[in-house]
Amino acid sequence: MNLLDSLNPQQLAAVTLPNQPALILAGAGSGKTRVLTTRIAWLIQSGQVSPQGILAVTFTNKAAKEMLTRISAMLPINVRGMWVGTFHGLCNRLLRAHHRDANLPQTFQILDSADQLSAIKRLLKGNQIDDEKYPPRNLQLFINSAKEAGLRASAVELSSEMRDDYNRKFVELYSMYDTQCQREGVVDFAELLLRCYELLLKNEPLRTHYQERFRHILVDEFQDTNVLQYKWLKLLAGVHNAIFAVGDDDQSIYRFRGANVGNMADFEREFRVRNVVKLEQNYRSHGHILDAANALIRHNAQRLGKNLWTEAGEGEKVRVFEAGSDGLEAAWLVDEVRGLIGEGHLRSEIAVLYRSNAQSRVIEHALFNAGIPYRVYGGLRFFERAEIKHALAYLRLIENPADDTAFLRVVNFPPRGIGARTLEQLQDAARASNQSLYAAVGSLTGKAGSNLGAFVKLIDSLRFETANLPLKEIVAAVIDRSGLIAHFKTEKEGQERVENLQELVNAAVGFAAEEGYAQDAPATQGETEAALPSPLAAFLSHASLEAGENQAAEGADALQLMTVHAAKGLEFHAVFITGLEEGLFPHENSVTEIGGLEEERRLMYVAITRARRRLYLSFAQQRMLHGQTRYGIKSRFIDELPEGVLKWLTPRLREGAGPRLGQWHDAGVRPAVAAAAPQVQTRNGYRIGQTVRHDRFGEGVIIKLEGSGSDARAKINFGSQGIKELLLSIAKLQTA
DNA sequence: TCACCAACTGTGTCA
DNA sequence: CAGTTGGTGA
Repeated sequence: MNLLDSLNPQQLAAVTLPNQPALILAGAGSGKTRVLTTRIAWLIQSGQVSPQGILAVTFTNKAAKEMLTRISAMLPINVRGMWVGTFHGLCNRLLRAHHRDANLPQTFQILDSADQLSAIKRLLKGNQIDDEKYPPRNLQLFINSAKEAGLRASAVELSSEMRDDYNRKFVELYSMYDTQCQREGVVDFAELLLRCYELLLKNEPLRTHYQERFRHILVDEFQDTNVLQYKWLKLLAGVHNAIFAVGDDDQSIYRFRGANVGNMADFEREFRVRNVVKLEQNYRSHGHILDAANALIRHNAQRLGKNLWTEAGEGEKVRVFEAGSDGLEAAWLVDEVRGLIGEGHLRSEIAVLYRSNAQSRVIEHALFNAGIPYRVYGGLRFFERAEIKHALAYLRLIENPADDTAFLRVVNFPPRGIGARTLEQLQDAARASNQSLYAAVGSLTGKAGSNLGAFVKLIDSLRFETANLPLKEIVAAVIDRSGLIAHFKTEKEGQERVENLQELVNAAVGFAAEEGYAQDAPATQGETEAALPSPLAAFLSHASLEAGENQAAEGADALQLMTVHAAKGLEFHAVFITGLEEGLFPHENSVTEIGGLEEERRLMYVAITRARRRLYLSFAQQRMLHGQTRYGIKSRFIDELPEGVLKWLTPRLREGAGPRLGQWHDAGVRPAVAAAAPQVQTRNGYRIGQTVRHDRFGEGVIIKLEGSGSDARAKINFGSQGIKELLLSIAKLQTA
């Protein structure tokens, strides 16, 4: 059977393009993954490249796995060892292999965003910096967005308006943070990419080596790359190699973590891309669903332009339900799901989508009471659970004693008489001698010192005793000898935690099997050369890079619950999009961000296009949120759908009847903010959330209006130009 | 030092 | 509401 059979003309054209820069604009459900995997298989099969000459980048581990599965189904080759993975995974691999050149210890650990935040808090505390004046969250955001733009502290240029002491301090703290990470041998997510980029940039032989090796570079979800990832790709491509980029600007939904849709246009220009292929035939959804998606996305101004079509018939209309409350919405959903299951549909073919994780609780509650099996994706995931992070911290200390974050997490957990005073002394000593906390323990004497000494001894003996054990035994030894199991056994609510810790042992076994480590092989092999990292090191990377699911029960047939973000790339027979209320979806925070609303609309577009045959939209008149009842109105996104494709399941009130509220308002007891501003604020004809244009700063969004008359001022977010406060009577603002 | 409770706060999506 | 911080008493 030929690989290329049954591709449509556009798909075929894309798959067989010559080795030149190419941009594939692939609409939802147009066979994007198929094109990518078939091209890889075709390149290999036709002898144009060996499996080792391919670099394929995706955003999620799920997508990478899917790609490898499909390739191995098409070709009789061993896909293990192929360079197919996420940006973070591939960078990790490169940095491990060349840790010396990258100036990292071989055992460097990866910080997830929670670890990063606590490292930042520790930095501020250690330097007596007021964390009210410099909120750790803001600093984290500042550091990450700088890194995502490819900028070290020394390269961060403050715009002229921002060049004050306050902003300079942020840059200084950024630099101090990097120093701290370097001393501790840890890297955060963005650092993984930046360090790898710098490695290739500065090390010419290494760069040339990889440029010559990776003849074909393929990128999935190109619209979600950030500036740094794009630079990384350009560097690897060099002058000879072609990048085959697949993306859909209408599905760009990761701006909040630095994604830059502009990369698509930049790529087209900088690489003089002559091969642009549009895949517009949709094989997934019926007509009415597609019509809804097309109509919605047409409300966005910033688009490359694309219109999906299908040969399938119109199909069913999109069902819309208005519920009295979030609880009633869930009750209705349960009924509908029962009906679908009754018609013989698999539970796993039905998805319930929501904008934010917090919304899952009400739905879970209703499903649980109805006895419908379900599986929640996202939320608090396995490797993010407190007890698991504790166990991982012990493992990290075995690998890398300089990891102060891990040290502080478990030095007194379970409690072993080491309190705040002692740790303060220790931190002082460590700072004075520029050592890790672990190394500084020896310099402390007295009773406090002896408790610390016992802890260090515990870690040392664990490292010594587990040195030649397989991964499974190491993990088992750690959760036992650390006292974690014993500690949680005495807690009344601790049973689940004990089970999770035991599950961690299983996860280690599963990981070792999947990675091909022999079960009885010692876990600390490969100390020499640029060899493979030890299984323990690999397992720790895996835990950081892939937070894991929070519920096991793999193959079981269960209803699928997830955020819209998590649903990208998936498809289902029936899809419920819930909580379609102003303030929730679109999210209220998005309204004051430049382009925020368009991003929310793309998110809605992604949600709609997940459905093959049946689509439900629902919203609730009232909802419990953050402990108080909020009254909402239906999302503007429902209004943006053509009336003809909708089928209302609830009687509709006459539009405009009754009081229409401009935004969420607060019905709880807490006074202040929301209650004080029940309607949209306006000044001189401007309103909050409005997009305006300024001659010098470009496009911005009004986030605050103050004063009146000639003193009327507007606070405007100009994105990269910063937030400015302007006098409305002076600033010449154009309204879009 | 540590367990416990009260008060406070923030609240979006992810690798 | 849930997670965190701060204070108190044993």
